[in-house]
Amino acid sequence: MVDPVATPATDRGKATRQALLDAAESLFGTVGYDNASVSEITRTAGVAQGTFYVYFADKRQAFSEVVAQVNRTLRRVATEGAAGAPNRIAAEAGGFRAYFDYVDDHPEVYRIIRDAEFSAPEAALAHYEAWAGPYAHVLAGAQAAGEIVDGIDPDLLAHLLMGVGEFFGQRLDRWDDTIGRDEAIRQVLLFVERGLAA
Amino acid sequence: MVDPVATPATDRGKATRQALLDAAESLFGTVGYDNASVSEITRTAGVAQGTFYVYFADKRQAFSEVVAQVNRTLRRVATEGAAGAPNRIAAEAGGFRAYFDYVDDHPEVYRIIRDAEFSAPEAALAHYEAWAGPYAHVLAGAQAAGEIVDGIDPDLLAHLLMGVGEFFGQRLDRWDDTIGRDEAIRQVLLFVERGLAA
Amino acid sequence: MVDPVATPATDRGKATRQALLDAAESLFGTVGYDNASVSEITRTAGVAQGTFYVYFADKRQAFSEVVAQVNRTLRRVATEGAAGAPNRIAAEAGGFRAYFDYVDDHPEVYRIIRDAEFSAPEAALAHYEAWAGPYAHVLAGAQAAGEIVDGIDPDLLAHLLMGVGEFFGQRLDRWDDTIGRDEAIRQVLLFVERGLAA
Amino acid sequence: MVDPVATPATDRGKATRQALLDAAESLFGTVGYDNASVSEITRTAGVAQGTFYVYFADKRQAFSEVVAQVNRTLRRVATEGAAGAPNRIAAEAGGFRAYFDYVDDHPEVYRIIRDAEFSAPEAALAHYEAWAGPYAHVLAGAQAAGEIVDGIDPDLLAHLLMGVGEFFGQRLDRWDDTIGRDEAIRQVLLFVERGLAA
DNA sequence: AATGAATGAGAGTTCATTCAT
DNA sequence: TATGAATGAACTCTCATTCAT
Repeated sequence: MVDPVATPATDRGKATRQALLDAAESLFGTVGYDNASVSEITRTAGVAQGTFYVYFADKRQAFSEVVAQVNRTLRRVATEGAAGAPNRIAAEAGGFRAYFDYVDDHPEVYRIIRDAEFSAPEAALAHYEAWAGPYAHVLAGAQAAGEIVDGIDPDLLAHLLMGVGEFFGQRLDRWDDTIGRDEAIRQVLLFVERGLAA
Repeated sequence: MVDPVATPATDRGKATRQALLDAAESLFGTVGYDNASVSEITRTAGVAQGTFYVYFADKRQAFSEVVAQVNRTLRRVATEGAAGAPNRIAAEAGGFRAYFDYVDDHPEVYRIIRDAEFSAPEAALAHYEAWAGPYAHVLAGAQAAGEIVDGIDPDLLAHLLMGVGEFFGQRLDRWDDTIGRDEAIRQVLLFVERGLAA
Repeated sequence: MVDPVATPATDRGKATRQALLDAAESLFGTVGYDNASVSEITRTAGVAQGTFYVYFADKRQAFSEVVAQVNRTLRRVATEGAAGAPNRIAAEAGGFRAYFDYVDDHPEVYRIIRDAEFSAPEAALAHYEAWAGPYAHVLAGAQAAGEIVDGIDPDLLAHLLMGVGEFFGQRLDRWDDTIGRDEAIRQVLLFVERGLAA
Repeated sequence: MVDPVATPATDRGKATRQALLDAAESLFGTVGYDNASVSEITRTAGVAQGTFYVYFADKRQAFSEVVAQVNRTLRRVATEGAAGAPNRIAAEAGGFRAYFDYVDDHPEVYRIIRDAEFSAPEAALAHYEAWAGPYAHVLAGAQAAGEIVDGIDPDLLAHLLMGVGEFFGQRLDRWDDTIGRDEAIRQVLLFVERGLAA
């Protein structure tokens, strides 16, 4: 057995590992965890099948890493979208818009997050915790400052907002032919702001 | 060759078909569509492998039927929970509570609905349409009656509420050790009511 | 997963299973447990690869059954060779000769027994127990009757004789060019008889 | 390309080669030739995979060297145990005891010897020849001196004794709970002495 | 002398599906 | 209506070996 989970020592190794991770993200996002085969991942990455196991102990470990990678990206997007807002409500609006824009261009992320819930629960948990923790903290601060509604647990509030984001992120195109995507976002934010208002 | 999607003519046939459907629902809900094997379904149902193909053209078709079955159950639960309420807001509260109680006892339904989104999209679509259509209609009525907020598209509102239900249905036990499940539901409903209020 | 370890219900199934078992015995005996591949077994048996797993849970289970089959054959050979002898010493001589003749024609049995020791220890244990138990019993009787040496534990004696049989069974051809096979057997038996003599 | 069977020129090289050999002996003895992987050997030895092929042409060559190493050790043990005995019978007893003691502490040697029979026949042959040659010579001397039985070919006698040693070496613990290990050895030697006696 | 990245063939096993009975 | 035998492609993973550095 080749030493698994090898951390690449050379640049060549680092490049190969990242190529594998990128191919994996693309395939996991497209066809799902169960239907993404290691051999298709390696073919996409342009390496031999065995190379996969030089860098990952198994398919699941690679998947967990992909989930973590997606999580980092998504949080960065939302955080950057919220930056510079005058208050929490405005920050939420900015974060949601940036998030919706991103997932619109990267619909694969949903399949990855959803599959994680069952195929790599610990990675999914980490994803939600990593997100909810800081989120709840900032919401608690806004409650203390009287900026938003006070009678709701900040952790629950954080999940409420993540849930709305996740659900709509996948479905915004539903209103393309009726009220339009922008108006749909506006209305979602309207609902959220009413729920949040101090 | 026997018609592969035979509608059972005899009682015995009907019973076999239903046994297969029940076994399938249980397995799809437990291990997911991809990991549920036909042979485990037939073993659970207590019939031979070949029998599966007497009643279903393939695994996907059986899955679609399971999704439809789940959809009917879920809608019935929510509708019954909402029945008899004096107004829309109260009806929503009743529907949500009944729904949360049900999924608490039947966590498998989530895996089925989620898997459907990717493994049997047409069934998932049917699920959401069958739910959203009547839901939006009733919400539009409430808007016309001035019972709830008016500036939001009723179809979008219906999805908003379905999304909240789906997201929290899966996570209510998260607050078991903090604010408690009942209080969590209360707070979710509080948020929803604030968003909905006329 | 197909119901493993299926006991064939039809004649066709019985024949297939036996064909698989025969092919397995031949290959395990020729190239050893580790080097006998399931795909070569099925090719030899003239069935598809998947068919193997209709009848055996895995390669090891098939191997265990082969070991048991070999064990039965070997004991039968030795027992029949010993039958009708006037006393224990003569019976041992007859048993040994029959055994040596058999393994001369079936050298594969050694590889199977030896591999079992490490690759299917429980089957190897069963092999030696099934052999040693009755063997020790008959030797104890001979000791009680004063036919053979008395100061040695019958179970140990049984193993001593099995060991001699196993070791020489594999090496008799070594003396083909010196004293000759028959004379070698005669001398081995001479040694054994001196050890056993009352 | 470096000579694939390089004899190490430096001390560092010598140490690396020996570390590989020791790791190989340990693994071959534990899991067997087929299941010992080169990469696990190198990991155990603490060197990179490629290093293995600096010192050995392939896995088999390393195995052959391990067999030779084991052979030397075993013969030394038996010879030392027999040294200083007043006659051949006593020498055999001493040799057997020393041998049994050694293999009791090093059960891996059996797996190596057994695997050699099939995986590196030439090494196994060398093992038995290296042992049987001098052994037969010494036995022939004892026969000429009238110390032991005369009608049995010394080479065959040597194999008989090696066979008894090998078979019991592996099984002495079987009698731990009945007659005890020491008594078992005594009885085995009793049988051997009766067979050998002049 | 030693490394570590890479290979690709081949292993055991699973499974949706077909079909003769 | 139901069976159970059979299929074969596909899967995940392992491993002895090569080679540039």
